[in-house]
Order: sequence, then structure tokens, then C-alpha cells
Amino acid sequence: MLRIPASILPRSFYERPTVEVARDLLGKLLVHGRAAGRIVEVEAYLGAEDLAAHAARGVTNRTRVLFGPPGHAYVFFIYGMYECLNIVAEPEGTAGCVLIRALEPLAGIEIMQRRRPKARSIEDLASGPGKLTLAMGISRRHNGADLTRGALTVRAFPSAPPFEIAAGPRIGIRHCADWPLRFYIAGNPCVSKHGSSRAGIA
DNA sequence: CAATAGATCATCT
DNA sequence: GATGATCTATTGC
Repeated sequence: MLRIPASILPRSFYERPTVEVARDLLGKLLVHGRAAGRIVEVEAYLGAEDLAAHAARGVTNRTRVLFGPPGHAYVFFIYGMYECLNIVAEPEGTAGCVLIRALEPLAGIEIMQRRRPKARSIEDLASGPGKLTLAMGISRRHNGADLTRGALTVRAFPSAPPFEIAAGPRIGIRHCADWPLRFYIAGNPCVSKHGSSRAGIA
């Protein structure tokens, strides 16, 4: 079993502009219980000016946590079937979050395989927002959870190997579809694939 | 390999 | 009552 680094990211890490937080989350470790994976793909969702973001419609029962303190989880249910994990950024009172789109599984791989029997390879276990929440056992009960303490955390590797960040348009949205707010680790096989037509720009 | 249909429900109009 | 930050299987070249 992989030894999990203990340095949990502090709240100050998240209390910054959403795009900065998004880019800096790449290469970090998402841990839930014994399962853990490296974040290889994210998308930034902003506030009122970003029509693609849930926060654009203002505070509702659902979007409440987006306007709350940073470093908390925002988990929503979509398409009647899947859940997506976001991390709240920006200071309290300002909306902004980072959608975690894909992980490179590093620990608890057998657990993930049990949760996602349809995955045919390791890199397919968490290579998408819905797959990731299934593999990691994340659901709506984690909505609002504090990621700086508890079973669900984000941590930094003691020494992170360098990697190249690529950017491109976000996936699966109608509004602001050309904003380059999707970031991923170039060349990583665990980054989600949607056909060559939706590939990002370098 | 590319395109598309179906599953299925919380949220908001 | 429509829609959506998805995934999978299936169909068609």
C-alpha cells in the first residue's frame, strides 16, 4: 500500500482566484479513506459572469455552499444518475469552484475496481467526473464537507515531479463554451477522452 | 473510429 | 415540464 503524504492543503490554498486554484490542484492527491488518486484534470467555474456555472443564478438551496467558505466540497447530482465533485474557491461570500474531472488512481485500486466493475483498465477507473465520484465513493452526503479535515482531503506530495499543464474549453456545457477553463496534465493517460473533436488546445 | 440513443431525477421555470 | 458540468452500449462507416 502506498504511503500517503500527510500534508493536507490549508484553507488559504483555496482562498484565491478560482483559476489559480484550479491550475494548482493539478498534481495534488485526493484522498478518501483508503482510496487516493492524483488530480490530472480540472475545470474552473466562476461566479455571476460565468453563465455555465451553477453560481450564475445566485444563491439557491443548491448553490449555497458555492458562496460559503473555501476548501469545502460541492457535490451535485446530474443526469439523474451521476454525481460531480467540486472544490469551493474564493473567499467566503464570493462564488467559485473547481470541478475535479479525472484522477490517476494511486492507492486503494482494488476498492475502486469493486466500485466500478465496468472499467476495463486502471486509467479508466476515474477518467471522468462521474467515474471519479463512483470510484472514490463520493456522493451527495459529502456536499459541504470540509476538505481540510475528515475522511475526504486533498494533500500535496512532499516532492512533486514536474509536468506540463495544457488548457482548453470546458466539456459538456452550452454557455461560455469557448472559455479555456479546462486544465489537465499534458499526456497523462487518465485524462478523460471525449473523442478527438473535443480535444483541448495546448 | 465516429455518432447517437437511452438511462433517470433534482432543480428551477 | 424541460433541462443538464455524464457514461455506456450500440449502430453505422
